[in-house]
Amino acid sequence: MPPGIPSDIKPEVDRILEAILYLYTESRRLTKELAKSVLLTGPQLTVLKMLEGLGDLSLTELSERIRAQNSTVTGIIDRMERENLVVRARSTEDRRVVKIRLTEKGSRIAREVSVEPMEIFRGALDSLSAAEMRELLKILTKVARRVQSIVRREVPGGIGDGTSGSKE
Amino acid sequence: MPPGIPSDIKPEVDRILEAILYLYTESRRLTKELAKSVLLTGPQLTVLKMLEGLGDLSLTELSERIRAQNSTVTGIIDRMERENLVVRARSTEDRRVVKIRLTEKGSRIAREVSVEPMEIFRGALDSLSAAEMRELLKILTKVARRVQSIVRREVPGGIGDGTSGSKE
DNA sequence: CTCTATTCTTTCGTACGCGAAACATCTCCG
DNA sequence: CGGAGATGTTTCGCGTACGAAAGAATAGAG
Repeated sequence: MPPGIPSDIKPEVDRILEAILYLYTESRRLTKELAKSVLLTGPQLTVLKMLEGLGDLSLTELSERIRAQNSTVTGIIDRMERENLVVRARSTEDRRVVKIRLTEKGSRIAREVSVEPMEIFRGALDSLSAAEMRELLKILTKVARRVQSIVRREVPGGIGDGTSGSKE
Repeated sequence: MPPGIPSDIKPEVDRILEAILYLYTESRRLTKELAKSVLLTGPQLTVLKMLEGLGDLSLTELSERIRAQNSTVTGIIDRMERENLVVRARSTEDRRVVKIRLTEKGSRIAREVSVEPMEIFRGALDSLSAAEMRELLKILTKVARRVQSIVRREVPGGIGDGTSGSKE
């Protein structure tokens, strides 16, 4: 689907799934590309901008915000620390907690990248009319709720799975 | 957003992005869970069902369908071959090509898993009315097209990036 | 037919990403 | 106070995921 969004005779459901898949994977690619311009990876840029916007965060706070496991974020921070982008500082109130803080270099790079991750999609969504926007949100919310209720009943199945298959 | 789909005062755009993100990540998780019931990983199950449905495929055909790089699929097939789920067979017409074929064991497991990946989402989307479905597709397509046109002009930015940041 | 460009796959190095287990510290119950 | 359980972080092992480069085979130009 990347090259052209084919509008064949596929049932609408499949095309909706493809569109969601496309939007997601494209967004990943774009953040990665943006990050590359300052020699970072996608997740590293996301962390950098998050620290810039919100100030010091603990590792757990960070992992919640980027929706990843602590063990994943530990690795990301390890590599960012190695590159002198951030430092770890043990919290004084609770010595279990590690605060992640931007270094000078980290702040400088964060300032260099003025475009927030998500800006493109914000721009694309802005092309919708207010009514369309409301409608889209309404429908997506409905779908998400329905997925949740199915999930709670322990029924399996899925569209993505990390590789994202377009079946036909 | 996973636990509850909060409907706070966030601008609609952010909530739409979150909904898309939620649907995508949830689908990954679900396929993974389904795969676990037959001791496979998500991508491996996806490949298995794809081969079951479409017959033998070359590595490149496979990687196009699951939207991954060849080098990624090589690794997945390596591990599946190690588990006797598939075999590699050099094509006779074009000896550069490797055909991936299900083994007996692979076919058996594919049959065991009756639920196609995507079934849950199909079910969730089926809860929409025909009109809502058409509307959703129309709007998503519009957004996707808009993203494409922006991308073509080389402007960077993104929502996901693999870690998925919910900014607030 | 031969040299070159192209196609298909693998290899290599790096970076996520997850779950389980190990550790450190804190909390709170008694 | 003391110890059990909770919380925060790291470690470990494994499986994607990508891009660049290497290697094998085919196709095309001349």
